Amino acid sequence: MRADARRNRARILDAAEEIFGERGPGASTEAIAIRAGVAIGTVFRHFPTKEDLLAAIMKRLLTELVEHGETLAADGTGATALYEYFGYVVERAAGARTVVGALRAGSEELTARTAASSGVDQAADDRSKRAGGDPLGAVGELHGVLETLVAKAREAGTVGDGVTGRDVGDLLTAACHGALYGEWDEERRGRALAVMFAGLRSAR
Amino acid sequence: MRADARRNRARILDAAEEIFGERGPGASTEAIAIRAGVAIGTVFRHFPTKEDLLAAIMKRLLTELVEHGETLAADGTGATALYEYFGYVVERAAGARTVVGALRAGSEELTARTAASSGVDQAADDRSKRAGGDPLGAVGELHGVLETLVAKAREAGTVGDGVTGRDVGDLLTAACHGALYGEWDEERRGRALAVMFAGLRSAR
DNA sequence: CGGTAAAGTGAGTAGGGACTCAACTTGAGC
DNA sequence: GCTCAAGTTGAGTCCCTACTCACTTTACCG
Repeated sequence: MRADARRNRARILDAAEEIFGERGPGASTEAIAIRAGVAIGTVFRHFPTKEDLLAAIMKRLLTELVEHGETLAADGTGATALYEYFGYVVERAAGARTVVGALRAGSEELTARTAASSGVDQAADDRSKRAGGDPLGAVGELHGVLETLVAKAREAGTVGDGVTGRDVGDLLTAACHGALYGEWDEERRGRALAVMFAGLRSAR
Repeated sequence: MRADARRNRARILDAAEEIFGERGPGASTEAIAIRAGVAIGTVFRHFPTKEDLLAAIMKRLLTELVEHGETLAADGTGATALYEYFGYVVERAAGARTVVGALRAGSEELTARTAASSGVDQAADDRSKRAGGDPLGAVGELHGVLETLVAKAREAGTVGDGVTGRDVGDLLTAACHGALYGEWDEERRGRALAVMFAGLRSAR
């Protein structure tokens, strides 16, 4: 890959993350091209469809989250790593709505048009799959990280016996959405997480 | 108002709730007209813009939620009414994504186009306000109901002392979004709520 | 029963956005 | 430097969707 191509690809990804973060996944591809300082044709050369672009951003973000989680699992103390990680992901999601938005409203909104025109009511699963719902298994990896962190917390006795990795994943989904769409400031986010953490510690 | 007008208005609202529920707020107004069995002009006669339609649905749903909450606050036992209500709202939101969707992605997606074309990055608050973010104070009323229920739960000792109505509202927002976009089945919803409830009971 | 204003109709308008492509530019291997 | 494939460009195409309006139909009042 030529140097300018690699540079432009990165610029487009950065711009897309910003623009989608500001305006949601309905933002126009042209706006992204302008922010990236390239022509619209260049965006489409790198990402043939808008969904490909969304999927690429998601993959990058999820990869980063997974890596951070693996670091925490390896280095941190098992007693608190789970909670640190939970807080980190929610904070990250609150800032970059694409983490959550791409995965969710993204695929929905973007395919609503297609679904409507074809006259078919497509299942939500179908939609998120087509939109790169789990690009290269990144979501699966994230769940793996959560399982590891839960196991460590259980050893340390800082999480209730009945709590599974999936439970934590579900709460995490909820918290990310809440932070994003409830427009929580730092204080509210802290209070909401405190309640969830209390629940995770005391759940039977 | 003429009888046929009243009937059509109700049909359009029902159809809109269904269609938006299935396809998200990006669904076309025409699809709603077809489902309602009226011409597209009729939809626009009753609701001059798409956002008016979204706001009308939201208002109807929120009003129903508030009424149910008031009934529970008056009739139920203070010890459990808060938790019953919380579960009820989440269940309702999981079924009718408009409760959540209209309030949130709705206004965002729909105005993304406008914002993009005007070149202005509008604040999210602005957006939700224009889209009828709080039609006739219904959201405020819902918070009032939560405050009442929390007060009763505190009397009964079934909620931690430090928990405020706003905290519960924030958790509720998170849970509704989680149920909707995490695609929780009944079991997962139950488990997630159980953890949140444990947290609410034990929060200092 | 008219009469009439309210309501309904749906083809048409305007505008935006995803995506294309033929002409042009440039990085890098020789 | 020269070459040329890889990369960029942006005006243009096509389609979709919110919204309009001149005309038709209908509820309801006396």
